[in-house]
Amino acid sequence: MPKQKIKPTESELEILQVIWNKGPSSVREINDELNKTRETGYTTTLKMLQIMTGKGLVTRTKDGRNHIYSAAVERNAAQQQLLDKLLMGVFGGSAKRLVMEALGSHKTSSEELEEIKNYIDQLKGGNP
Amino acid sequence: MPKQKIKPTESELEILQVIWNKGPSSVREINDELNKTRETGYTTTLKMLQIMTGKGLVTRTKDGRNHIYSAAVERNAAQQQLLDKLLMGVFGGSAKRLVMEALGSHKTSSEELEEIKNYIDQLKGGNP
DNA sequence: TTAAATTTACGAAACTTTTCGTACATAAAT
DNA sequence: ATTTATGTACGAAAAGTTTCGTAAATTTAA
Repeated sequence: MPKQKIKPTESELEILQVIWNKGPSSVREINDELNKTRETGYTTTLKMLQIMTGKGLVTRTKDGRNHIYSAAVERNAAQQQLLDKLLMGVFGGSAKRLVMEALGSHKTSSEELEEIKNYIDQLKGGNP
Repeated sequence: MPKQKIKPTESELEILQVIWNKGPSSVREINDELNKTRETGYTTTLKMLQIMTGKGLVTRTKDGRNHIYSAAVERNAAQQQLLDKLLMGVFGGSAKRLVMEALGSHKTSSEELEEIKNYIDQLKGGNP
């Protein structure tokens, strides 16, 4: 099974984000981070991480009595996957529409816009 | 309450997609459309639409003995909402990264790429 | 006019996801 | 050494989502 679907739930994604941002972390660290946004019980987060371990979304190593959890899925892969879902689900598969929507409604600097243009030229390759 | 969160579930989104594409439709039409992709019982779709009516995601009008369902949320609003969530959630708020990812991994025609470039120029406005 | 087909309503089962209580182990503090 | 704090394990309740069976109404076909 070379390529399996990454399908984190809403909560799982929140946790993955914490780990992606902070790097490998203990349950306490992750729970503290989550609680900056919303109230979540410690054992809830723990259970979540145990479930995610079972699903292969995270791995863990022992550090004394603690467990340190690391992301087992690349942020990139998740981005890809979720982008795809959004693209198919709401944009009818048109990357153009999605891109225009994204650029239109969010501030992007001139420099970045230029980079995107260059990237597009690169994509077009010998097809001008 | 002018602006409420649009949070359709997976299945609800599939149904909204059908209605957005085909316009107001009967249960039968929606169910037939869904069945082009995956098997779904008629009453399942019906129940779904009833639930969605309750949530305010769709509205319905009588047409003889049938009900015709229309989307109560704009495709645009849903796009905006979900795009934003993805952008903030997994792309760290960088539209550039999202756009590049979207263009890089999905076939987009040269014509469309050109349109996007033009759109970017338009965005840059007097800032070349 | 009867029978068959199609439609809505709706409860409830089947599944999935999230939350938490409790038990027990281990480390830190007194 | 005993108590207190902090950790993991895990079952199960709570909440949310999806599926479908059955009943009742209404239209279409025989």
